[in-house]
This record gives sequence, structure tokens and C-alpha cells, in this order.
Amino acid sequence: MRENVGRPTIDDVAALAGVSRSAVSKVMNERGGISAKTAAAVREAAAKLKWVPSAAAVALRGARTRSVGMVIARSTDLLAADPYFAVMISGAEQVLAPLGYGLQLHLLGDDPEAEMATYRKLARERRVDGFLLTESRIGDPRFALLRDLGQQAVLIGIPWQDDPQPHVQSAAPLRGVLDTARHLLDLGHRRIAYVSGPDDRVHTVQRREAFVTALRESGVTPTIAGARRFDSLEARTITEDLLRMPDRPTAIVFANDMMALAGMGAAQRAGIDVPGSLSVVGYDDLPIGEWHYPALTTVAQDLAAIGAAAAVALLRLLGEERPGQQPDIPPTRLVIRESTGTAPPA
Amino acid sequence: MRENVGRPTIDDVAALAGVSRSAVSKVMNERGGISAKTAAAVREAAAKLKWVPSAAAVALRGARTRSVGMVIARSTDLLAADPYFAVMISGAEQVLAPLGYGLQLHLLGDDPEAEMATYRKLARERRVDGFLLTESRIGDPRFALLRDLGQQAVLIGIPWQDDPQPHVQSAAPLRGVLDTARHLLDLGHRRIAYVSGPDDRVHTVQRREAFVTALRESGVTPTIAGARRFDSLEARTITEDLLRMPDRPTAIVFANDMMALAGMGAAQRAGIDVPGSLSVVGYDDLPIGEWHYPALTTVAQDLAAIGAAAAVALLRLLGEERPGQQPDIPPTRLVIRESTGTAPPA
DNA sequence: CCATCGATGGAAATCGTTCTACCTGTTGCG
DNA sequence: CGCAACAGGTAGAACGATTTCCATCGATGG
Repeated sequence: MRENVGRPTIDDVAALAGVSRSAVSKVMNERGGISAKTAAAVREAAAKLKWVPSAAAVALRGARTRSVGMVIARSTDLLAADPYFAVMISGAEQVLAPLGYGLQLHLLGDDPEAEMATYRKLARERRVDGFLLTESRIGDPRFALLRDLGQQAVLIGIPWQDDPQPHVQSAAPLRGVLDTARHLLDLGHRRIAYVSGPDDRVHTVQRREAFVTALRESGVTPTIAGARRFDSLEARTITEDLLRMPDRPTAIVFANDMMALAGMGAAQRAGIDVPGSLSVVGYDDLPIGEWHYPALTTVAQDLAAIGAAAAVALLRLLGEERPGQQPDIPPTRLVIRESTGTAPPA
Repeated sequence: MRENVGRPTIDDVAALAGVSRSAVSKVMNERGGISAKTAAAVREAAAKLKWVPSAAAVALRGARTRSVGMVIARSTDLLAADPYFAVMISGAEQVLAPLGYGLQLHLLGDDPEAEMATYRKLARERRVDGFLLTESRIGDPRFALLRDLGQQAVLIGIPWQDDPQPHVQSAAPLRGVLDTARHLLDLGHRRIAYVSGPDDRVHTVQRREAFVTALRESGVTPTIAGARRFDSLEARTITEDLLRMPDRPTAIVFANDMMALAGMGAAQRAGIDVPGSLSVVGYDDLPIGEWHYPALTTVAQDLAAIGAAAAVALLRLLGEERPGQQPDIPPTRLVIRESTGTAPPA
């Protein structure tokens, strides 16, 4: 442990400015009731000492931590595969940092017990003022838990069954999927497969249903394959199975880019030309998709904007006065690249 | 703002157990001097009330936050491309969480000013007990800054010029690179290019020099191409340039997997067969490399183990008694897959 | 000329812990 | 029997801010 010598306190500032502790506090928090001259002196003293209020003291006194929590429960290999969170977090940070908020991140394995325990602990220790939630599940227990704990939270995504949980999501969240359906139909595809993620995610189900419905309206019934996890290995084996079918699909849509790339790799390894004999579509628009050959057709959503919007919404909930405008999130949109092409002749 | 009603304090526990505040504190912190019977009563009371000490109060009193900081300054698109950090953080988390430590994460854009300011702020507000640092640069100003601020820190990677900064890294950090050189030579490659990252990173330079030296010993001089950023676009244009050379290389080694994949995509798009006409090697062993076709030969390092080791080292520095064994980090190792093959006949 | 008022600024309580004294029996020992 | 040592426990002072009263003072108005 180092010495704490030198770390100035509010009293040091007060002494230097020749005023009382309370005066300093009032000035620095712009609470008024202090003359311009005194205020200037205080500010100068604070600047000279480079004083910054102790987060712990502020938190203890005011029950405000200026810190928000985020708990992510995912297996390490899934984290490794998917830069999803980093982008969202950096978007949130852009909003949080200017207002002096920090982000307390917990990356757990895929263990619901531990996840709940972490929320509980963070709340009980009063380490955070609120939470940012991701990946809402069917019957998600977190909403109830956090309400019990008296914690504010904003969900990134779609709450389950019109739960009153505050949330943010892309404008036109399904447009990308619908455009995908249209795109494939326009290219002449009729045998289309959809490789969905685990069914416990709300967005997984929503997107799949939107896709199926859109195709049905044109008289096409897609083959549905459900992965148990958002997993590249699953994507590969499912793709291999699909390609072995007698009337194999001419287009496969995957739940995310990582699965799409793994699937495309599997097809190529099997000697199937993409997009000549098979079209492939992903979801997320990860940078890698652009550099892959053939470049991946996918649905883009602005994760950074979503993160930022979630942060603003949460700060609002926390009673922060100046969280800025609620930024609007652009709609999801289909990005057409090289991995989709006209359906091969039957 | 919610009510704070119900959140029990240490006094509530003391009252319920029929003892004094100090007794509760002693029991819960295992400081001794309390009879087994009383201790049991206290523990029972604490459990019944589900009491957890307030982090703010503990921090204020003891100057201990039980929280470590991590500041990452990288542009959003680089974050998006590279799941590097998530894995490292989840490794660190495995060590931190059981000891009740949290991680304050700050994801900034690539802005050295803001980065320094963030360290300063976190330290002054006493929000963290210490820092985990990544990506040491040539002449890295952070070491000096943190020493000034009286903050403990552990660097993940190699410090600059034997700086006394505590650090952790893979065992045999260069073995992977050396094995790469050997591997390519064994396959008969003689015209080899090395696409390095920005020269301000310590590891970038070290790896490149190790690679060049290893080849030289066998009388081969590689072509060196330096990217200004760890960037897929750069990787692509550099690759295109390399492939247009009169005596174009038969093997290209990239500074990381994302660049390698982008480079491979560029080659394939130019109609060059990998590995038939060109071998490609990456670094990091991201999961995507395994699913790509052809699967990427690359150097693996155990990022989770590195993160965990860094966390243990930091906790040691912070005087934490039971941070567990210093886990050993496995050596870097070459993972040979499909993207490397025998050199094409001259 | 005195009561009132608005504007400033200060004193002190408070948040929930930890930790250093100190107190109080009981036991040990010469 | 008298005193030290000790075990078990308590009281209360920090830690560093915010915030709620108060006190002061010059000005103002009746």
C-alpha cells in the first residue's frame, strides 16, 4: 500500500480558499448561494490542488455511485468469437464518461446462478446505481430480481412479453430480416434454410418468425434449423447436414455473422461455390464479413448507437439532469455483398 | 430514486445478534477476539438479514475499493474486429470475482489525451485500487503517470526497455513466432513477407525482430511491410501490393488473425489459391480462424490465462492475502491448419 | 430608529464501515 | 491474597463528502 499523503480533501481546498467546507461543496456542485468572487477563489484553489471529490465519500453520503453495472454471462469461446459487446460498451461509454459515470463490467461463464448472484451482490454492496442488461431471454428472471432489489435497469433489446422493463432497440428492428427475405426471393431462391440461435432468446424467436412469415406470404416455406447455442461448430454441422439433403437449400440465413462465416466455410470445404451454388446471409455486420471472400451479405445494426441510447435511458431513470438527447438508433438494414447471388437453375 | 428502506446496515445485524457493531465487524472480517458462540450468532444474524457491507463505506474507511480499473483506448472498428479483450477480461474476472473485486472498464477511442485523463480521474476519485494495463507502447507514458499517482498496476505484455513495471506474459512469448519461421522454411518457402502492426507497440517490434532473425539464420531475408494500424483494410491493400510484386512472396505472416483473414480474402479474391500458391499465418488463434476455409494456421496464446495471471499479480501487489497461486501461463504455440502448405515450385 | 429581509457563508449532522483504545471479568501464579 | 495477564467485548473516533439549518450583515422600508 502506498501512502495517501498528498491526496487532497475538500478541507484542503477550503483552507486554501479561506472558506468553509460547505462553501466549497456548494460551489463545486453549483448549488448557488455563493458570491461570484468567493466561487472563483474556491475554483482556483480546487484547480491548484487538483482536487477531485472522493467517489467513496460521495457514494456513502448521497447513495450515488456514479457507476453502472453490466453483467454478461457467456462462455469464453463465445466471447472470443464475437466482438458484439465491446462495441456496445464503447457506445455506452461515450455517454457515461462525460457525466462522470463508470462502467462496472462482469464477464461470467454461462452460469445463471452466478449471474443472479452477481446482480444481487452488486446491488447489496451498493456498487452501482443501475444496470444495463443485454440478451433478454424468454421468461428472463433478471427483470423481477432487479425490481426486487430496487435497482434501475435498461434492457438492450426486446423485453419478454411486453414486460414493462425499460428498453432500447434499433428502429425497425425487423426490417433487416424482412429485406433479407425479399432479397433472396428476388434472386430467385425458393429452397431457403434459416439457422436460428437458441430458442430462449427473445430476438431469436422474433427474427425467425418474421422471416418465416415474410417468406410464407410469397408461398415459400423455409427449412428451420435451430442451433442449441450461438456456436460456430453447430453452424458447421448444421450446414453440412443441410447440404446433404436431397433437395438442398440454395440459400442459408444464419442467426449471426460468426455462424454464417462458419457455415460458409463448411460449404466451401465441401466444394460448394458461394454464391454460385449457395447464398449465405449473416446478422450483425461484423467487420470481418467485409474482408472475407466472398464478402458476407448481412444485416447491420448500429451497436454503438444502441449502447449510447441505453446509457442515456438509464441515466434518465437515475434522475441525471443532463444526459443529453435520447439519440435515435438507426434502423437495421440489409448490407448486400458478395455471398448472395441468383439462385442456381433447378 | 427508490427508497433505501430495507437495506440492512451493520447496526441492524448487531442489534439482531445482541452485540455491538464492532463485534460484527470483527466476526465478518475474521479478526479474532470473539468467542465461537457469539461469532455464530453474528453470522446467523448477518445471514438472516442478508447483510453485505456497503462498498462505499468500506472504501471510505479503509481506502480500499476492491475494484480494479482497465482503460482501453482503441477505435471502435478495431474493437469490433477483435475479441481479444473480452477473453482477457473474462480470464481476469475468474480471479477477481471470488475475492469480491470488481472491474471498472473504460473503452475509449484512440485518444491518448483522454486515456491519460481517465487514469488520472479514476485514481483521484479513488475509484480503483489498481490497474490492469494492456498493449504497452514504445515510451509508454502510463507507467510514469501511474507511479506518480501512487497507483499499483500490472502490465499485460512486455514493458518497454526493462521498465520495472510489474508485468505478465506468456511463457516462451516468442516460441510461436520462431516455430512459424521454422514451419515455413520446412515447407520450402524462401520468399516470405511479414506484415507487422504499428511500430509503437513493444510486442510488434519484438515479434518481428525474432521472426527476421530466425529466418536470417537460414539465409532468408523476409520482406517487411508495416501497417500503420492493426487494420483489416491495411492488411488487404498491403497484401494486394505484395501479390503484385514481380517475385511475389509464397508466404505471408500477419501480426494478427484479423489481418491474416483480411489478407487471405484479398488473395483469394485475386484468384490466388491458399495454400496452393500462397501460405498465410496469423497470430492470436481467434475461433473464427478454425472455421474459415481454408482454416488459418496461427499462433495461439492463452489470453484467459494471461488475464487471470495479471489479476493475481495485481492482487498480490495490493496486499491481498489469498489471491491464489500465480497461475502459469502456457507458452505460445503454433497451430498448424490449412492455410499453410508446401511452397509452390519456383 | 428599529424590524425585516435577502444574500452569504458557516457549523454540525450524517452516511456505514473499520479500528484503536479501553473496560470488565476470570484465571494464573507467586 | 494480590496483582498481572488475558480473553471477550464495547464505545467512539475517524474516513470525506453533502445538506440542513443557523448566524451574520448590510440594506430597506415603515
